[in-house]
Amino acid sequence: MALDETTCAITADDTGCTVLHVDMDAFYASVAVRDRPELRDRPVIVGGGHRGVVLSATYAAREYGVRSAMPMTRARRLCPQARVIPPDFERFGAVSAAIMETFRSVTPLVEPLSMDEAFLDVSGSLRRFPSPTQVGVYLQARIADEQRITCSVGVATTTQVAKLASRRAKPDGLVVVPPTGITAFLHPLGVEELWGVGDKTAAQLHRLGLQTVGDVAHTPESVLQRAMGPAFGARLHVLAWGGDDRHVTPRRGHDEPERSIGSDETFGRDTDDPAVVLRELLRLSTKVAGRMRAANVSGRTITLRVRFFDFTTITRSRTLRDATNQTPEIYATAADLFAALGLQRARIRLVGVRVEGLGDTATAARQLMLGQREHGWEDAERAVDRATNRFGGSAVRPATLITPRSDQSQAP
DNA sequence: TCTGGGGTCCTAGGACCC
DNA sequence: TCTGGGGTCCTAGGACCC
Repeated sequence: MALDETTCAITADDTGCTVLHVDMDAFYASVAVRDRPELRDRPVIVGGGHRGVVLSATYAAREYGVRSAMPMTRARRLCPQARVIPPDFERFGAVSAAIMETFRSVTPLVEPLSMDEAFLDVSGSLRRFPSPTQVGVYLQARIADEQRITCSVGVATTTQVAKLASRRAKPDGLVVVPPTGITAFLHPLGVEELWGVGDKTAAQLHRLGLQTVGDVAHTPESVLQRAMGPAFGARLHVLAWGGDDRHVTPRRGHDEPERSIGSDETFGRDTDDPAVVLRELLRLSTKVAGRMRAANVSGRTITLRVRFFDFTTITRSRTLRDATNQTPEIYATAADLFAALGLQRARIRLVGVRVEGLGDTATAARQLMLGQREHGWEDAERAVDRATNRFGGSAVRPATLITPRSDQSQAP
């Protein structure tokens, strides 16, 4: 963003703008580059894998058209000279945690949206800071100083407008949308900028002849509801007038349990071998169950996901009588759901296992009617968890996972 | 070598219950 | 003898976000 526009934004009247959206610029790529000074100002892509996508790209890479979520094959074609760096999520997580703490030093009302962005309600910070904008300026300076990466800030009266403002501010900028300037800011934007409007919805709106947020705002709510569904249509109309009433809901760490835990994996090459699929389901079930136990949660609904070579994706789920976080139960259910598909040599691209309906394991009323053998399993899995903690993830695995060569595989 | 992996939320139909 | 009307749970799919 041009400096003069930023300067101008800072001088805007931010009275009543108590919501900040702070968003790191090209977060993964920025973190990767800051520790490799030789890569400064060079096109760098974080991503990789045989069939992967771009997770993050420096602005130098973006100049070649590289975008996040783009297939790596395409990204390399667009920018062959880019340096590709695999993600280091542990490192990103540590930087993220430090940044969130910096946010919390100005207000307890911090709502992280992901590793690299958060909403802040700064209405209580105005004894220490002259204005909401000055809070944003302060945070930008501190993060640049402490983390040596840049971020962009949106300052507004509502979360959605603050988020759109920070996007407008990128990179390393700050945009204020004063209460009196909301429609002037929103209405020229394309419909796809609205929170919750992706490719499909944007295309649908375009078919209705609606290109800008202003077009949506000036379409009768009833028309939007008929086209997009009652709830979504109404929401779009509200958002288009900047009237979103969602407020900043502080969340910290794991005090709010996840609703589901799952894992999926794209095969290096499509497979039509049930033994390969089942072994992968066992690996994923082991991973998911381990994460559930670490989080002290259990769940009743187990969902299998299968994506075929042509990207069509199906899910099958089953709800158990009792909540579980045990590998054998999760795996048995997933394998059963897979068998029930009755696939004949279908080319499979991805499989996934997810457990939903999570609740605290301790309070999950578990009624064991038949046999107490499961306690044996729980004891065994606890032992596995301990060994994993001591020796790392590969220390203890189901026997069928020890010989990973597909030509030696056995159905578990 | 087109298209990851972690999630959330919504919808819609059918079963089932009152 | 024309079958209403909620509410909740389960299942499947889809859109979206980062």
